Parts: sequence; C-alpha cells; structure tokens
Amino acid sequence: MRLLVVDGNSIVNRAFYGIRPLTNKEGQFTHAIYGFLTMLKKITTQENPDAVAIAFDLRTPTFRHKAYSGYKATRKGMPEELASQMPPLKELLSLLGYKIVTCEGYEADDILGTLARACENNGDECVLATGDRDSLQLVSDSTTVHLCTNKDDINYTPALIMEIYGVTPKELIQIKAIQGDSSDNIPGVAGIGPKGAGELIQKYHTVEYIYDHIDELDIKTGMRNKLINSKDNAFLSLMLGEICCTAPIDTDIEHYKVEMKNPDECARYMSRLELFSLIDKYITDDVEVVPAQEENKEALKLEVIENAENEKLLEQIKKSGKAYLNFEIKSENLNNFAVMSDGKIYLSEDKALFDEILSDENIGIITRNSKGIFAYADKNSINIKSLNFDVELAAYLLEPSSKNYSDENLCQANSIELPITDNDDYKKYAPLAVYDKLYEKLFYEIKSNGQEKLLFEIEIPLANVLAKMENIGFDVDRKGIEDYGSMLTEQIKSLEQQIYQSAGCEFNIKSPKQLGVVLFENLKLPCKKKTKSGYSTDAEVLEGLRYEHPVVDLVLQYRTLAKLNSTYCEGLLKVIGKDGRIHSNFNQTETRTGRISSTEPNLQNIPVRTELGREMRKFFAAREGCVLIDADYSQIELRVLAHISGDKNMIDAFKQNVDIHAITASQVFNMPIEMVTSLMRSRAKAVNFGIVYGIGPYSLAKDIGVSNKEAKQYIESYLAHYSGVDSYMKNIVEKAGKDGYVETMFGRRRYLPELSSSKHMMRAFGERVARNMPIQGTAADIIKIAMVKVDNRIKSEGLQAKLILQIHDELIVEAPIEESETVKRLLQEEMENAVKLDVPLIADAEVGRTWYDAKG
DNA sequence: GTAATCACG
DNA sequence: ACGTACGTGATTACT
Repeated sequence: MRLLVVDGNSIVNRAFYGIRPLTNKEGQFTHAIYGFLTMLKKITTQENPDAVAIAFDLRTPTFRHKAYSGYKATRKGMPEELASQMPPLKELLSLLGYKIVTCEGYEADDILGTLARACENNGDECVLATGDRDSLQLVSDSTTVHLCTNKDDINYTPALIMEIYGVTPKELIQIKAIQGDSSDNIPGVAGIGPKGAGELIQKYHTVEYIYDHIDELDIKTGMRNKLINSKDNAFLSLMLGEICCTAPIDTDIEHYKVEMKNPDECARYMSRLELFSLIDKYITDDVEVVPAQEENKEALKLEVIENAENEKLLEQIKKSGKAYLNFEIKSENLNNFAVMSDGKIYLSEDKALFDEILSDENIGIITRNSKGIFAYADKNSINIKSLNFDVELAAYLLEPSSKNYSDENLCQANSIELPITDNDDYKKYAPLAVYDKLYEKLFYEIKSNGQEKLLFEIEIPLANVLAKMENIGFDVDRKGIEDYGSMLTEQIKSLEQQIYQSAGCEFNIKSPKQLGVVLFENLKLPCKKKTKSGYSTDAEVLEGLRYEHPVVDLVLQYRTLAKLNSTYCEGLLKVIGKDGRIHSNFNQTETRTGRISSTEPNLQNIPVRTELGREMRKFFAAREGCVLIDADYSQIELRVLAHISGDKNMIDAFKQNVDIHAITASQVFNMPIEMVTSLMRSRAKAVNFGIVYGIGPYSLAKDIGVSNKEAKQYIESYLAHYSGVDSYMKNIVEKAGKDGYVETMFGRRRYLPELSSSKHMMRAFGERVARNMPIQGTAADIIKIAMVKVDNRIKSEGLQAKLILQIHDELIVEAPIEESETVKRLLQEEMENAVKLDVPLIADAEVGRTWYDAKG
C-alpha cells in the first residue's frame, strides 16, 4: 500500500502566493483553493497513492509539543485573504472524499512524521508532499518527500539527499541544530551557517559527538569557541528541529482511502466558487454524468454569423448598449471585424458599419485593443465617444507582472470556459463569445481593487494619446543619419586595424568570448570579474585595465562607435516610414511599474550622456515650419518620495526649490550648503538615487568608489536626517509582506511573491522592489495624467501641436513655430499641475528645431 | 533561444 | 554565509 500525506499548510501557502488573486461573484477569494486542488491533482497523478491524508495545523496553538515559548513566536498570522479560503477549501476536500487530519498541540509536520513512521512499521510506502525542506529529515527507505517548488517538483530519496547534502536524512536535523533557522526561531550556533554546519556533520555526524569530544577534534579555534559559547542553544535547537513522530492520530491506512460520496454536491460547490476547470479535473474524470454541467455545455456552442443584415444588427447592438469588438487592420485599413452581441459572433468587412459602431455614443465598446481602435479612429477622423472597457488594460492593472494577456490566457486565469466549435476558422473568435463574462469578471476585480480611476481616467484615455503619438511619428533627417553612419564606419575600420596590430592577432572584437581570450590569455591582463560562461569584458572591467595595455582603450572606443552605428544609425534607418518619420510602438502593458515602453525602434534610449552620442539627436527634428518643445520633470522621483514618505526635511528642501543633491550633501556631511564641494554633491546624488532603488552599502560603495564602511555611514547619516524616509522604507516592506503587494498613489499595484520566497536573494530583491515600485510607479502615473491633460488642452485650445514622444519624465511636442510659446507654457502648466503633492512639481521646457537643441 | 553588452530614465 | 540598486529594448554571438 502507498499512502500520500499532504502538508496542507505548506501547499496552500504556495498556492496563495503563487497565483494571482481570483474571486467569484460573491467576492470570495478562490485562488488558494484553485491552486491547492490543481497541485493536489498533479501530485496524485504522479504518485498514484492508494490513500491520501491531508494534514493541517490547528489555528490556535503556536507552540510545539516541546515546551519552549519562544518557538515560532515571530511567525506572522496568515493574511485575511488566505484565512477566508481555508474553510471552503477544507469543506471541498471533505466533499471530494479526502480525510483531513489535525491534532491539537501538533503541527502539520508532526502529522507527516507520525504517518511516515507508521507506514515504515507496517511495511507500507509513504510519500510526503510539501513545499518545506524541513520534512526531508523524514526520508527513509520507505518514505520519500515530494517537494513542490516553483519549477519542477522533485522526489527526495535517501540517495538523493546524500548526493545533495552529503549526509543521511537524520543528519539534516543535526545540521539544522547548528546552523539554526531564523524563520522557525531555531537559534543554532551563533556565527556558523549552512556551510560550516554541513562540514561538521559530514565529518562527525552528531551534535552530541562533537560536544563530547570538543577538545580532541580537529576544529579551528574560532569555530570551537563559537560551538562552546552556544552549547545550550545547540542542544535546544536539536530538540526543536526534530519533527515529532508520535502524534495521537489515526495511523490506519485504510482510514485514508479516498471516496467521493456525492459528486453532484461537489460540482455544485465548485460552480459556486466558480472553479469550473476543476470540475472537469476532479469529477468528470471519475463520474459518468454530471447533471450540473449539462446546461453549461449547451450554452457554450459557438455561433458565428457571417452575413447579418446591418440595420438589424446595429439596432440589436444599440438596444443592448454594448459592442464586444475585435478587428484586424491590414496595411493601414480595416480588413475585417467581429462584434459579439447576445452571445453570437457577427463577422463583417463593412467599414461603414464598423465606423458607425465606433462613433455612436450609445454603444459602449468593450475590446482588448483600445490603442488600435483609437489609432484607426484618428486616421479616419472618427470621434470615439464611449470606449467602455479594455480587457487587456484591465488585466494589466490586475497583474502587471504577467507576460501574456492573450484572450485564451485571460479566460483560463479567470475560469471562463471557451465555447466549442468544429470550424477551425472560427476558433479565434471563441474568446470574443465570452467577452461579456470576461468583462464582468475583470470589471468586478478592478472595482474591488479600487482601480476604476486608474483604468477609466488614466489608462484608457492614455491609449488614445499613445495611438496618436504612434500615428504622427517623429521626423528624422535620413541623409544626416547616413552621413553620420559612414563617418562612424570609417573610424570603426581604422580602429579595427589598430586593435589587430596592438593585440598581435585578428579576432572578432564583437565576441566577448574571443575578446576575453585575447585580453586575459594572450596578453595576460589581470582578470577581476567573471561571468557565467567566462571572462567579463564589460566597460567597467575594461575601464580598470585602460592603463595596462593600449589595446584596451581602443576596444572601448570601438565598442562605443559600433554601438552607435549598429543600434542607432543602421537600426533607425531601417524603420523610417514612407513619410520620412519614425513611428515607434508604445507598449502600455509591458512594465511592472506602470511605465510605458517603446519598441521598433526604442525611442526612449537615444544617446544623450556623451557628446558623440548626443549628436544623434540633431537628426531628430521638427518638420518644416515647426519646432520641438521638450519639457522634463525635475527630480520627479525624489519629489514623489518626499511626498509619500511625508518626510518634513525633504519636503522643506523641495519647497525652498534649491539644488536637492547639494542640500542632501549639506545634511549628510553636516555642514552649511556653501561649503559643499562638487565631490560631496555627486556622492549625495548617488545616495539619493540609491535610496530610490532600495540601496545596499556595497553597491553604493562600488558606484562612488569609497569603502563599504564609508558608504554605510553615508546611508546611515542620510536616513538619520531624513527619518521620514527611513520609517517609510521600513513600513512599506512590512506592509508589502502583509498585503502581498505594493501600490502607487493612484492604486496601481504590483504583487510581490518574491517576499515569501525561501531564497534570501529573492526576498531581498522583493524588498527592494517594494521600496522602489511605489516611487517609480507614482512618477509614471503622474506623467501619464499629464499626457492626457496636455492632449486635452491642445485640443480644447484648437492648436496644431502634437505630442510625439514620452521618455519617462520628459515629453516632446511638435508644434508650428507660431504656437511655440503657447505650447511651452501649456506643457509646463499641465505637467506641473497634473497632480497636487506636498511638494511643488517642477517642469523645465525648452524650444528648438532639433531634439539636440530643445533638450536643456 | 539565451547570454553579454550597452543605450536610456 | 552570501551577494550585492529600480525599470526597460536592441544587437551580436553562440548553442
């Protein structure tokens, strides 16, 4: 016989944090339930057990059977969103025929241990399914651990544990007793970590042996002293770390056989939770007929109508007040479109009908591509009155970290079943048939997150602005770029020869691998940094080797010119449109912070930091008779930080409208602002940046070239002077851990599953993101608001000016020369008054014929 | 397709 | 003990 024991708490936690929140119509969260049952199905399919026990902790006791009141005292209670899913999950598991095992005063771990031991004694096999490595100590010849990870699940046997850890499963307890585990409040031996503990146990096997022979063993003095000092803690940890195998529970395997008594009731319960895909997985597999499913299946037949009467259809759509739209554009023109009304799909190529649907203010458009619709409307001079909803934008606000917002994915994620069709040509319209459900579901979630304003007042209007920006494009000087490219090409050729000569051999300079061999093997230059696959040859490394060999500087120059030529000259020439302008694509659902991104080409990374690169901007010009107006926010992220942290000192600094980096320097170095040197200012500037990014002393030290100790002092001094920032940074991480997400001033969210990772690196990353996203994201929200306002003002004032580009904190407008002063003022006003903060927002605007001239 | 590098905010 | 700042996109080499 084979018994599967599931660590319910561990699995439900993984499900909760690993899946983005889902709710049913009643507002009941269901994602942990969904994830749990999906994982359970996967595990049972793989392990094929004869019986299944599902272990849970009881809520009340936080102490273990061994009396020690500090144990797990620090563990957080579960968040409300998860706690509310536990009763329905347990109810559903019981309905499905699983036995739930709990035991007063014992944890799920102990139940796993007890059942594993019982199987051992009875000659049965046991599989423990958990996400927690602590259970590995229970592995034996008859017990395996099915460890659920974010990637593939792994089955641990004694042999695998020996291979990975070099010890027996039982010895894992000994290791843990020495290394400790802060998440479980197991103290261990202070100063010894996993590596040291592992080596000690590999050599001496038990804690007891080590202490019995502490004076005779070959242990370094430092480590011996650490061991001696923590002797009591080591033995205490040994007790705490050992999983109890004698919990008073039913150990008869027969008791855990799975038997579903009432499939109908299960199906009903699942439908109520709206976990429809689970009904298939758990019920239809095993049971012949499920009455509850019948009517659903009936309704899910896809109906496509190709030749509808326009008049009748239009009337029907008007009557319903909604048009669920999808469409295809071919070479600038409408190819065809599909509209869903009353559960049926209507296909058409009739442009007049399409235009009518778009411009009728009584028809609310629901689509997945607002930007495309706005772009079409812009080209065809159609005024869109009511674009009600965009499922992709909504899904992005609900889960900005997703990489895929396809209809199929959204339906799957929201447990919406697609209708069935035999006709392959119609398959792609299947999602449109259930857009009413998708719309309702996403709208509901947007409302429960309080993100209506973000969607309806920022993102959807912004889609219109971006569409127009893409349509209008940016005028470029083709001849200028070509000549510049030729000049670069010549220089590159010359450098190439010089490099070959200087290095004494010919090789592909563009290949980091070949370059590494030449520099570090042939020329024997000292290698400081390595990458996964070999030597690192990045600019930082080469910079350090500049004076070691003349070839290094040549390579650096070569790289600079090659980059300018291939990415910018050649790259941009490839994408100049027939109208001589560059039409970038602005993606609205790409970044996890709420920024927009730009592709084909990326116009948000045109060189500016070096003079040679900056020249490139001379080829981005206003059309004949026009000028460019370029306006950028001054220190928007720091101003946002001052506002959301409420730090009095920083708010005052911005109110005085003086150089913020200089004033920071005067505070950090504790001296009057007149005495701040440029070196001090630049260091303070680096600290300001670092703070926004979530900073560590090491990185700051590397950035500004001071010792770690000094860098640490700067940060401490900074946080002491800006104590509001200090407490904000602490609070936001704590809040993120509690909520599972962080948000901007305008309610844009980012979920942080990283915070519950078991890996230190991952958690640290999550914490930095928690500190950074609200700042970067709020700044992104603000400029989006400004863009919509600028666009509206241009329209309401009847100007010819057009917004053509956004670069995160900068807007570029192309306008007739005679509008330049008006537009300059307008841009500045709308940007500065986009939102009201506790500090002033400052935008500086400049006018010029080219981007080079207009950028201050 | 992934890794390394470098352009920007 | 371990690794080292947030967010992007394009190009090139190489598996």
